[in-house]
Amino acid sequence: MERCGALLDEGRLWDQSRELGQRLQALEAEAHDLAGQVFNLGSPKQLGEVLFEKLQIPVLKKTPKGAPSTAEDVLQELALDYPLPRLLLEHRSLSKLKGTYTDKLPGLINSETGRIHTSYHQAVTATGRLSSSAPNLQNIPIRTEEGRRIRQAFVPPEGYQIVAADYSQIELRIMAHLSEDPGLLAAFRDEIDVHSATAAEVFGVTLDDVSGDQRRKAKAINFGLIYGMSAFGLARQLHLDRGEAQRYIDVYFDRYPGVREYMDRTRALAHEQGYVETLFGRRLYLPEINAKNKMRQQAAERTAINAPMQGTAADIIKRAMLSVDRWLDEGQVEAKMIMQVHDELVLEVKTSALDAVCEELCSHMSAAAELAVPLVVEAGRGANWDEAH
DNA sequence: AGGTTAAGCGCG
DNA sequence: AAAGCGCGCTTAACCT
Repeated sequence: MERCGALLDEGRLWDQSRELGQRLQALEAEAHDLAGQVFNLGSPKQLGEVLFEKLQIPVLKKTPKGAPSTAEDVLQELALDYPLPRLLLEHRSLSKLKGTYTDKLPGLINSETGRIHTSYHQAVTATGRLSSSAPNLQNIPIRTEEGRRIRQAFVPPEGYQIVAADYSQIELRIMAHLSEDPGLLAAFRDEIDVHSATAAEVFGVTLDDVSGDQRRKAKAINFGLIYGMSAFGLARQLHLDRGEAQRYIDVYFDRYPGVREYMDRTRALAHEQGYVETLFGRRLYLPEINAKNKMRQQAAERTAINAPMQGTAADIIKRAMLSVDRWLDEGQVEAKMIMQVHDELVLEVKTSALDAVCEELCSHMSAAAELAVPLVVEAGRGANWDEAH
């Protein structure tokens, strides 16, 4: 596919790189103080010696190869009792931003186009999504404030704005469509916040009485289901005991019986056929679905649950991209489609055309598939990619 | 010097 | 023993 991409405000990224460099140095100095020795925070070997030998911090989890894990969730846990893990987490996230984005992106600006370009690949992923590389523009930070500053460097040309339009809860809507569960269908048809709706069902309260914590748990349940998560996984994520997590799941399936039936059906079909399909019939073969090794078999079952939803979402946005492309090709509006991020399309739009483009863009995306529930699209606009959200 | 793997982490 | 899907990039550590 032709190399796509955006304009970049490289000055902003240089400034941020310098600032991050200073903060990282300060964090390193603090870490050396706490450890009582100088060491490389990025070296698993040196870090392990400091954390688990010198400071005698407990090993909560091991890596597949048997070394003590220092993964983020482990450090979060340890940060409650020890100061160094907290520092390490901050250092990790800042060095990720600097090393992957603020240091690297400015050097990738194409001298002819003045833009940063990526390659989208159509035949890489198992589920039918696109992938993006050199550089990957589908993992530009957004979840933290410091990360959003990087996204703010993605800017439109003079006289244009960035428009970002994304599907709202597309995978859960697809689950509602495929499972035909009455409760889930009703929630989406009534445009109720789906995580709150789930919370109300699972915790037996009215929609208005759903607490923030209940919604957070329901959200974890909803996402967990899409990924085929077990009670064990849910318990670990929500810090519950297994029994309680299992009760949440049981109540969920009790309230949304169609979802349970759909998942059972999908698993059974995968075992029978050796593949699963998206709504449009694209297949994913699962060679390990009947493997002797139960662990591999269960992994294949999780894939079987997830692939129809992730894959159907991928099919839908591809249809939308074709439809948007045909529309823009007519040349009636001054707008360019510049990026795709799985459930989101990013355009550069002439300021005078903003209202019209946003409206028609949403129409094309919403109409890309006819489901039993509305395909809601949310579009934003702004002077950079962050503002457009 | 150059390639590969493991661990970790950015995104949906 | 593992227990949540799909990607790509970076660094350290190890290998040829």
